[in-house]
Amino acid sequence: MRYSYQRETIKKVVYGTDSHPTAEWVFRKTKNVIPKISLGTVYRNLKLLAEMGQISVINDDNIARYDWNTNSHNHLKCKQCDSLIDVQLVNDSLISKIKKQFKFDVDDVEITIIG
Amino acid sequence: MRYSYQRETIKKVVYGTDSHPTAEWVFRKTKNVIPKISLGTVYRNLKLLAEMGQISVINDDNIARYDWNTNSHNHLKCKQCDSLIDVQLVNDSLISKIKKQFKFDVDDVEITIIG
DNA sequence: ACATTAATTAGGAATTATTACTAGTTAATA
DNA sequence: TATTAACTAGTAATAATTCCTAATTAATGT
Repeated sequence: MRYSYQRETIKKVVYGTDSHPTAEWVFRKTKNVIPKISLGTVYRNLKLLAEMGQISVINDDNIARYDWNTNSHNHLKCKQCDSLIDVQLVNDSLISKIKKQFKFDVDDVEITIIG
Repeated sequence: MRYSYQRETIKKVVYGTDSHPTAEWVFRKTKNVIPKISLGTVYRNLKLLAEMGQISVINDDNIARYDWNTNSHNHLKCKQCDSLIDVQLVNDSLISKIKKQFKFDVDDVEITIIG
């Protein structure tokens, strides 16, 4: 993986917000720094960053959102303002319960509270 | 809401599987019964059925899946076979906890276990 | 420093999932 | 049976994302 100014800038943009931005939003913000950046580059690097585990992907109603917080955490989704808010539910016991209950190798538990 | 043979058939198709099918899958199955049905009709009626609360929508990795089971339940997502399996986790206590913890009018709690 | 090279980019085309539009069809009602 | 508003098929349009390609650039060896 070679260094890329574009990728570093995209990473900083994602790390600079708690708003769980979409690719489009990241693209617009990154354009303020690198006006000639293309949308394809943003998508490609968001995917790469996710694969490297440096950011995580949330898929919210058929549109991908990105999050610098790669620790296991959960989201509140507000129907009124259409925003996602980070929350930490104590779910270690839940996870261990699931692992016992099913013969299933659990990688992640996604919990989104909608209201 | 007027009766429609197309809508009834689509509903039966969704009710006839536990596979959480996509719109495309429902379209193909419904075509076996109504060969001239169009994809737009399938999408429109899936949306209508969901609005009427007769089916529910799961959004899995940026593609909508449909489920006849409208009761609150959870999913196991298998990374290997890319399927969704229904599970019922006892999460009433979790929900009531969230309701107390946050001043948030909880409509639904989506839990997907990935592995 | 300079050449080599393989990763990366910009820009645009292509793809996929979904919604919108429209003229014709059909279920409900009188 | 005529009326009418809801519904459909077929297709065009849109939105999110991925793919393609020639040009650019970071890393490496000389």
